[in-house]
Amino acid sequence: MSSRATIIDIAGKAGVSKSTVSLVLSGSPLVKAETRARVETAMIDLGYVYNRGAASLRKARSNIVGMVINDLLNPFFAELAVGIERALQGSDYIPFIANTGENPARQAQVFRSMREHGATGIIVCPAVGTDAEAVDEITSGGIPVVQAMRRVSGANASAVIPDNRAGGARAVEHLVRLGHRRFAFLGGYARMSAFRERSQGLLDGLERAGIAPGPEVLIEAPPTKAGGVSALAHALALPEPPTAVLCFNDIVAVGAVHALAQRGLKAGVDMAVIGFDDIAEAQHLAPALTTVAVDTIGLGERAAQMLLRQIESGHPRVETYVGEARLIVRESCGAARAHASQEGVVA
Amino acid sequence: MSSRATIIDIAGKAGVSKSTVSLVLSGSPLVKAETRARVETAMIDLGYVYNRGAASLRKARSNIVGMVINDLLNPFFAELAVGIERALQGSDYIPFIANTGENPARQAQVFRSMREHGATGIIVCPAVGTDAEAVDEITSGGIPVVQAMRRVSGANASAVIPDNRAGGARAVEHLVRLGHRRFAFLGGYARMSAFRERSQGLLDGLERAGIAPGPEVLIEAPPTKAGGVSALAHALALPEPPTAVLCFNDIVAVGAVHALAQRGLKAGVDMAVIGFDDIAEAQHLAPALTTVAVDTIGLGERAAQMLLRQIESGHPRVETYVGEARLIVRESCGAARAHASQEGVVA
DNA sequence: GCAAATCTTTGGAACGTTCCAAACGAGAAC
DNA sequence: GTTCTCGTTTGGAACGTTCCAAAGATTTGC
Repeated sequence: MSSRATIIDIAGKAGVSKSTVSLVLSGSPLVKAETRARVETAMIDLGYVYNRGAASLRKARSNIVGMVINDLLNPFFAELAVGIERALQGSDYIPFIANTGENPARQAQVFRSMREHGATGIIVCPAVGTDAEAVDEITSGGIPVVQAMRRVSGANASAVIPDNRAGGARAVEHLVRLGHRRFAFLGGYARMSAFRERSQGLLDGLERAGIAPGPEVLIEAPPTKAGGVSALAHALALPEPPTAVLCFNDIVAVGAVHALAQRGLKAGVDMAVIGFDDIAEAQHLAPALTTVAVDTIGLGERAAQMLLRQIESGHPRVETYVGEARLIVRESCGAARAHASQEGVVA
Repeated sequence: MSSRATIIDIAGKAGVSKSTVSLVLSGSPLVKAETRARVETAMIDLGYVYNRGAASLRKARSNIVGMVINDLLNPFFAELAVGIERALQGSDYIPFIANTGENPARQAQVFRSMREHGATGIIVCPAVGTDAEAVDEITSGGIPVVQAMRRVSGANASAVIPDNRAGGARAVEHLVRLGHRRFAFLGGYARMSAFRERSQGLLDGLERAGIAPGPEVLIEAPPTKAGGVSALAHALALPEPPTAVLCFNDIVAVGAVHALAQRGLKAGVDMAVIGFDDIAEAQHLAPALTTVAVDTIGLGERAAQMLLRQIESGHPRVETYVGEARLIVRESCGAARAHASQEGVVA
């Protein structure tokens, strides 16, 4: 009871050699059905649990794949994690999730731990401020890595990301059609890859519409609700405040909407607000949030598949998958109101 | 490069024996400072990574603690997970999270995997439908288990849970003070421990107020937004519809509010709605959700501490911690409106 | 009935670590 | 000079598994 039963214990109980037990364990067709049955009942009787540590010591490969997530409290990343996990069901690998809380030091710790446990592959949503070396160290150790949603610039690893830039442009296009001319991009930091891509999308959209961006289009702030509140305050304080804002993500948008409400203003009426990510609750907010959907779950599955492929094919090539970003028009951009005064709008 | 460097490789490079390297690894004070330094640079040079599988093979104890969570997409449980993880920082243990998606079969798989990897302890938010045996099998294998937020009835394991019953009663008390007489409890299933406790709290509250519960107070439904929508529809279709509803959790409450809105009704005006859990976005909903807060993060930390204590003390006793449940009055219960017509209300 | 062919089963050597008992080196004490 | 002691270091035997070569059964062919 105190110390676990080993393969040798079952061998004894079943009257065979440990090699045979091992064969049974690995589902080998070599062993006779009757023997297999005897061994299996012995395993149940003794409450045998497989010792993967010992096994991978010999095999030099475990069945762990690590998922290193920057922020599980952000439903966006939680959805991603679940998408990944779902795609890993049925494979021989079992995913262990670790949360880094956007802290590179913690992330380094987690990376180390996963390597120490012999992880076969790692999917990572890198924490802000991750340096390329932290990632390369893993890949050069022979462990395939897939970055999801974010990428560390300079890192030599595969990635699965949404087309942030096109998504941003699409949002602006829509706003321009609704008649807006003064814009701002709220929240996030320039050192986040998603910030650069999404805001660049906004600039692309402006350029295409022949609108010169104001002096302070990009307003950096924490990618949180509080960040959204402060960024919106900042925007309103500008000499020429924007009439429409594209937010770094939905959480920031929630903050922006909140900040408007505090001032007696309403998103979709007094200011157009568009988010990014399309988290599940975006549609339950009031007003329902117009946002750029990135197919979070789908990207998660894609990342898992990519990782599995890289694991199978001994020597993985670095590849990148860019998923589509679609604008989901709801209420917070004022499309409903505009709808009455202008003609119908299709995203 | 291909195969990892071992303790013996560094021993060779540093000109010492493998035993000495092992000593350095474990931070023993026996080894001379100079030797330690030589070994350490050798480790860096060779890019050594510790092989925990091999180590725990000898030591029979790994540093993994497992967190088995029923639904990471529910922000409530995500918060719990993060609370736990936070409390585990700084300890020698590293937490691996797995999501069961409320699926007992999947959960069994995860349990097995964690035992196979030699987890030192497990914190579990049991999936609905978990049987006591699934939990007992682990504890009787000598691995301490702490249940969090939910408990499997009959299972012989410690638990950290909120005082659901008192919380439910407190919510009803408040609603009664606002003048409500007809109630319903929406969402969840009677086989969930939290459902039984929370709805019992509602019944307690009614009894204390001398109100006889109607024939269909408890309306079961999935503990999801969709469940909230359908449960509310069911409630409205009753011959004598309730004027106030207590929801199984905040997600259900979101569904209920949504369902009201679809009918042109407003929570807090046409019907009082109270949620449970106080997830982060409860305060950003419109109307802001009145709810019973259970100090999610705090309970998570508590669970982690309890587990660590059980791990340290060789043979763990089964203990239960019950945390406080506080009513947070916001808008969805109509307190604001009542405030104008009646006297001030304190929860 | 015997050799060949086919199924099954098996001992023993790894794998990378920890731990123990024992050895070593250098002063200290005699 | 010998013996003790103390501070360091070290070989070798585990730990529970997999894998290999080879041995034992059993069947087949003649």
